[in-house]
Amino acid sequence: MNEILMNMGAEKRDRIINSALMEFSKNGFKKASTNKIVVEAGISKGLLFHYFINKKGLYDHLEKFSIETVMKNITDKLNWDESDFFERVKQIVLIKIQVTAQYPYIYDFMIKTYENMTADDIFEYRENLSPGLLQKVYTHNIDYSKFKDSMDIKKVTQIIQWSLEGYGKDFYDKLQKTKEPINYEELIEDFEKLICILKEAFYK
Amino acid sequence: MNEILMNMGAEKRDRIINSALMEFSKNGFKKASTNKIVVEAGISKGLLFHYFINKKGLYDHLEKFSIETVMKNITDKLNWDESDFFERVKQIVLIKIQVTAQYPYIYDFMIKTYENMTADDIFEYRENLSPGLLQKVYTHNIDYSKFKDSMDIKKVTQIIQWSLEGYGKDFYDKLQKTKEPINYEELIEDFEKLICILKEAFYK
DNA sequence: ATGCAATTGACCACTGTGGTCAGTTTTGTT
DNA sequence: AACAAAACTGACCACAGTGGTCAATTGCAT
Repeated sequence: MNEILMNMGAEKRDRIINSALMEFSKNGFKKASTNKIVVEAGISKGLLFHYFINKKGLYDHLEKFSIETVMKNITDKLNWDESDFFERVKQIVLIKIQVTAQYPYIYDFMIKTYENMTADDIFEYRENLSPGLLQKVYTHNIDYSKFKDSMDIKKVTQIIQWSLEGYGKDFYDKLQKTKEPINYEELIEDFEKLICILKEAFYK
Repeated sequence: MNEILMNMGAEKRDRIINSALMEFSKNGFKKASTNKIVVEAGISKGLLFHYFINKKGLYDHLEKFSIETVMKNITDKLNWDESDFFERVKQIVLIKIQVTAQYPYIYDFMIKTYENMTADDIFEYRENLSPGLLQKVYTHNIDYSKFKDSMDIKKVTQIIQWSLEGYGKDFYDKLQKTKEPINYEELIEDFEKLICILKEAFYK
């Protein structure tokens, strides 16, 4: 991270980052408003351009920051000895919850960014940061012999992936609309039920 | 539909509708640009405001038009005698493909519109148009006894729904990036495989 | 040829833009 | 307390893009 940024208080830095991640993820680069970013972050216009030379500088910083943050969390927190696919999945989800608690729009920002990239660009960019990491997440040490032999493993893991995304999205949408605080116990219990069904559906 | 609109040529009308659906679905009401809509539609600024008094008038028309179009297609084309859940699913997907062929952004527009509504508003609006229709789509005549008894039917159908959405989204993303024409035979064959796996996973 | 509807696009007042910079406040050092 | 350096502010600017208008033109049926 930029040295000058490191000297900023962490709380203020995250306020700016989160405000910018939200604005860019909702509107893309061109339509995002630096005015709205500074208001939401509670800083002055001048300060933003003092830290990040211009709009593009801010965006570039966020692009690097977001993928680095996610990858660092995965590298540090994942238990690479775990061999059960669904336990691995649960860990990834837990990491996502933790990262999202600090940076609510970081995944949305990354998805929005990838809209304008080819699959090769995305792959290459991630590979440069930490070779093989994302490939390893769902392969390293995982015991795929637990799955029903008759099914195409690739399609099955895709279905599971889609289910997790759908579950997350629905939960998030409901959260946005009700605006009630999260009941984590209830959430985890409900999520376990989903995993249970998926296990029964796809494991031998 | 508005009388004055009915007199317009169907081809030009669809060009305007599709252009507007795209712009609104990508940017929401406020950030959508009427300038871009008319350029994409290949008409003059004045003509747009001749047919739809102002931006809001255009948006309101699209809101009514999109839900009416989708509901009419479902009402007309669905085989209500079919009792197999996955056959029903296939029909819904087929209808969606047909509607999307004519109005590529109609579903995106509806999703974007629903972002600013509560669940109750959405339900009420749909109910007023055709009472009970959307509830009936996945219930009327469907034989749910084919599903494994041990699993919560509601969660299972959600998983299937999420899988279909994920499949559609991935397909559409790939299409946008490669820009190759659709090979419908291949697509249907591939889609059948997905249905096959889901059947094996959730049917007795 | 006439009348009428369909269609155009230059034009307008206005909003919001990214970025600047002279000035103020805060901080740390002596 | 005195000073300098760093952090920070917000009024200000030129300009791009906005929704909407309307006098003028075109196309078509009679």
